[in-house]
Amino acid sequence: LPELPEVETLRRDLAERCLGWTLERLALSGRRTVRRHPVEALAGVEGQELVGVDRHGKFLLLHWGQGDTLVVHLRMSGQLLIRPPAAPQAPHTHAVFAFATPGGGQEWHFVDPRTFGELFLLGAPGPGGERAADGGELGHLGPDGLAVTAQQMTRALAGRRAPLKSLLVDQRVVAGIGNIYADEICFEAKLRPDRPAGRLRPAQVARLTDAIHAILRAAVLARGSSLADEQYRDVDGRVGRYQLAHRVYARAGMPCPDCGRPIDRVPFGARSAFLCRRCQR
DNA sequence: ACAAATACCTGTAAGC
DNA sequence: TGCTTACAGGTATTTG
Repeated sequence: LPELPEVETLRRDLAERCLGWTLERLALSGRRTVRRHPVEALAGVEGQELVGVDRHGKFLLLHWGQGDTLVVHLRMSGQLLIRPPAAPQAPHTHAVFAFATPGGGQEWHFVDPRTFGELFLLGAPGPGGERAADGGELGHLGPDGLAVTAQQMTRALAGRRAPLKSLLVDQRVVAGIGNIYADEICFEAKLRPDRPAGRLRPAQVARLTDAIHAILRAAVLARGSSLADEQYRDVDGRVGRYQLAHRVYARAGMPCPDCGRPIDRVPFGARSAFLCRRCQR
C-alpha cells in the first residue's frame, strides 16, 4: 500500500514526465473523492500548467501555474495512472485529468476501489466556508521520513509510553511510514516494535533514525513495494520490487535473514507486527 | 496530554 | 459449489 517510497516513486515519475502539461479538464465522478471542501473549488485548476510536483509524507502536492496546490492522497488502494487520451477507464476510476501536452494529449486516471483516497485544494474553504488553520491541511505532519533527524526523533519519543511502532506510523511524529516499513525499520534498527518508545537510549535513537533513512531510501530505489494483491502500481501500471527485499513483513514462520530463527507475528492493536525475537530487543 | 479504539470502504481469501 | 466471515490498513474522529 502506498507509503512514502511509493508516493515518492509517483512524484518522481510525474515530475520527470508531466511538468509543463496544461490541465484542460478535471472530471470528478467519485462521490467521496473530494470531501474536505465543495468539489466546485477544484474547477479553478483547469487551464493551469503543472509547474511542480512535491511530496510530504504520503501526501502528493501538485503545484499549478497560478499558485494553486492540489493535494492527492492514495490512502489504501489509490492509483494514479498516465493513460493515452480517451483510454478505457478501469473500474473505480473516480477522477480523470485531461491534459494538453507537447505530444498532443494525455490523461491521468485516479483509480481507487476502496475510496479511502482523496483530492483536495490546499487552503480551500471547507463546507462551512472556513479555512484550515495555520500550516493548512498538512500542518499536523511531522518531518518527512527521508529528512528526519535523530534530534527530532529524540524529542518526539521522549516520555512516550506507546509502543515504538505506534509512533513510527504516527504522521505527527514522522511523515511517510506505514505498517510495512515500520516493521522493516524496526528490524533494521534491531529494536522490537512493541517496546515502549520513550525508553530508547541515545545510541538506539540514532540507530532508529539511520534505519528510517536506509529502509526508505532502499525502497525508493526499488520503486516501492507491491504486496500479494499487487494493488500498488506506478503511473504505467507496473509493480514495485521492494517486496522482494522485505525481511520481516508478512513473513511469519520464515527464517530471519540474520539468525535463521522463524519470524514471529505478534498481535499489535487491531493488526499485527512481524519481528525476529532474537535479533530485535 | 496521551493512548487506544473505531469508522470509513471493497476485493480477496479462508472457512464451512 | 456457494455462502459467510475475516482481513488488509491510513487517517480522522471518538472514547477512555
